[in-house]
Amino acid sequence: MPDKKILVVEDEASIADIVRSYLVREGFSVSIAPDGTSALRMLKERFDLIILDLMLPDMDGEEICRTAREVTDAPIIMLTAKSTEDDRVTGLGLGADDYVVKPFSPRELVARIKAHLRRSDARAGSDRLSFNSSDLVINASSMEVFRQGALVPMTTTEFRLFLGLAEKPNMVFSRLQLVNIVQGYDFEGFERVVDAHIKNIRQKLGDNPRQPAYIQTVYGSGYKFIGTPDEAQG
Amino acid sequence: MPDKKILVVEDEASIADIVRSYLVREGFSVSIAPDGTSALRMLKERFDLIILDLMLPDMDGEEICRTAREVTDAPIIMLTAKSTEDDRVTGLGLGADDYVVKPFSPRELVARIKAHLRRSDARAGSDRLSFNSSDLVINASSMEVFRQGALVPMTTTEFRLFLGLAEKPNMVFSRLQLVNIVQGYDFEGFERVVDAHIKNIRQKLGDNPRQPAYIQTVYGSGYKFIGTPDEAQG
DNA sequence: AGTTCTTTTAAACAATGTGTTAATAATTAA
DNA sequence: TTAATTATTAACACATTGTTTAAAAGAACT
Repeated sequence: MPDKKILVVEDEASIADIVRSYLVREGFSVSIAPDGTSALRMLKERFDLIILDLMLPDMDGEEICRTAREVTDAPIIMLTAKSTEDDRVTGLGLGADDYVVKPFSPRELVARIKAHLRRSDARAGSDRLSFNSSDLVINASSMEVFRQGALVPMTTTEFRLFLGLAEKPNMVFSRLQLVNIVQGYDFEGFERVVDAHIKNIRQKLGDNPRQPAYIQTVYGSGYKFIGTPDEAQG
Repeated sequence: MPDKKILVVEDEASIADIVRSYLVREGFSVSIAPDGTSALRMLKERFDLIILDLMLPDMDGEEICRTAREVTDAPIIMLTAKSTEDDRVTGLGLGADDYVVKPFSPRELVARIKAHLRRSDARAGSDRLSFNSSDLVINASSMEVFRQGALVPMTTTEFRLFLGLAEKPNMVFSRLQLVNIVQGYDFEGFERVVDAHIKNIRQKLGDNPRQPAYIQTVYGSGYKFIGTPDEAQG
């Protein structure tokens, strides 16, 4: 499970360094935020897991936890010297997935990280999505879309948008949600960008908005993907 | 998050009892297996989470963990007196999701259980309401309503209104409340818009105001949804 | 720097839904 | 029963929302 991005929010440089060295050795890509402000800034990137020290110079760790939960679904492991039962219970209640008390064993931390990532991976599932008896195949890692076996060239934005929709067939996404899938969580511009991209994707797929096979407009709400997932592997 | 089934695999009756009492108090349904043999037998049922003592009279806990992983995807929390770093690292490596060392705080255990179940729930995405033995099914994320298996097309406004009513069966909503469900909380116009939407929804559902099956008028007050929710999943 | 490709913005047009109205029917109270 | 209140229904105009086109702005590449 290499290539996973982990954010370590920790003000004590010595601890941050130890954690980093262990994680790098396991093949993870590690970013370090020394305080809450930079943590929240960095969360505009997407991370696969977050390690969060509760005692930070500028901000309440619990506040960060709550805010982080609004923009990411990644597992959060709280890492802290606060060791009372109450601390642990409220920490877990805040949306954290795990609670590790200092001083901690780096090896155990790594083991816990792997356990959480194993879950996330299982959830994210396969790299290859197939619909309507292989009529449509989307390959996430190669960023390729095939319709009836033929490659449909898409731009990066188009692909992200389309993949985002196809990962949850039938679920209605608002334009704001779709913009957030494509970009970071702080887009300022016009929501209607989405319309333009959808139009281009439809054109490339030969999809008619009136009688769509792939992307359906939900008047007043947004768009949904309507392909039928094939069983297991296509 | 009630109605969750938890399996506790623990040979010491005193500990099993404590755990059970805490879990029952939280509304969970608890089963206890005093040894590995019975644990594997009981795993033919489906559980939402498994608490597994590693020291059992008849069988190696690690073996149980591996076997359990083959038949269920439920989170496994290891509960054990083995507290060395190696124990914990290998335990988590075996497919367990968490590792709690005895003596443990029951409250923390409950908090950890909830954290894991929260994840499982998010994955399952139980946003589906079912009434009158699946006569009526409402799916929130796809914004679809099915009556006797047939899709009932609704506009966004109609869907929001109907979902708002159905989320609290039997509760009377005033027209103002309903308008606020559909729009922001600053609607200026005429409350009777609701009547129009209700009429359209009823028409689409084939519901007669005189003898309604779904939406009942409460003369002088507003409307209520009168379907009977099905247990768990429909 | 210049060129090409991608993304965003803007505006015009088309489609659809919503809120309003007004007439009718039902319910409640006197 | 009658009058007053409240709900139902259908029709319609307007406003909202979606689509498409074209062009400007921005990135990426040579």
